[in-house]
Amino acid sequence: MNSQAEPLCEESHSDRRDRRKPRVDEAALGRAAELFAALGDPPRLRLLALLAQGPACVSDLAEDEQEGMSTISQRLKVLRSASLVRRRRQGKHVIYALADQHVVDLVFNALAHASEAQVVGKYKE
Amino acid sequence: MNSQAEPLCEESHSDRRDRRKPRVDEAALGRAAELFAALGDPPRLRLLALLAQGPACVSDLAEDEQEGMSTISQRLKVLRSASLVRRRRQGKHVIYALADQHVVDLVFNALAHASEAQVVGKYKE
DNA sequence: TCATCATTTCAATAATCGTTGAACCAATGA
DNA sequence: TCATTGGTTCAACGATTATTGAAATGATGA
Repeated sequence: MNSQAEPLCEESHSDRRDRRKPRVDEAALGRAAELFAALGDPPRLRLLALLAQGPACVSDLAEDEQEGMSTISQRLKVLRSASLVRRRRQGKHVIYALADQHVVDLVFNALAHASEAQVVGKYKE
Repeated sequence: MNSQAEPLCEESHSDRRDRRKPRVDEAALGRAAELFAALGDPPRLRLLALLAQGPACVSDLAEDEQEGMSTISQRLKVLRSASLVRRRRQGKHVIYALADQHVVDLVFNALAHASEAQVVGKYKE
């Protein structure tokens, strides 16, 4: 569509206001932002990358990350409230896993993109 | 692949450590997190949604958002350092635009996903 | 039931982040 | 050159967020 159209500074403001009607759905925007915010912290993203290799319980994750279980549990809580991970109980353990394939893709894409972007920068162009 | 394999709690730790070799690239992870973090704030995400309709200068964005230019400029700075937007000068104006199609897709996908997710929750399942 | 292990919650602290207005810089036109 | 308009930077403040250890909860097996 017109996503790379002319800038608007030169038009009259009444024209602009007419064309810019489709205000974003604030609720959707808030949920999207919450999801991104949960992803936007290296320790939490690392946790997701770990879970991308398969489900794991809190104590295993804690050992992998060399952190206390409390810390890991708190991070998982944030990821869970953003619906990025699911959990189920298995005996004494609580097993966490990525919520669905969509999340798997998101994590892999982000890491792949960030890996290439460093050199020439797909984004910088 | 094995992304939904069995949890690891029951295996021996030496086994686990062997299989879990592919540690994530910390640098890439940091950049990915920075990108997500920039997206993870409703006002900034709204700004990107606005820019998805086409390039615009700071004063126009400020008017659309009913905010001071300083505030908008600060938000744009964060988006720019995450390589999400580009800018160019045009006379007195500075025109901002989404960095590339990848970003356009990301914003639209996130909003689309967040719009549907509210009811039954693709992520919750 | 008691003891133990795995996990979560709580509360306090430290660290980070967003906003604001004022000062500053850049481009233009008189 | 000066005044004006558009944009950025700076510094301070308030608000949010992450981390930590201690206390609480849940599940298990003796």
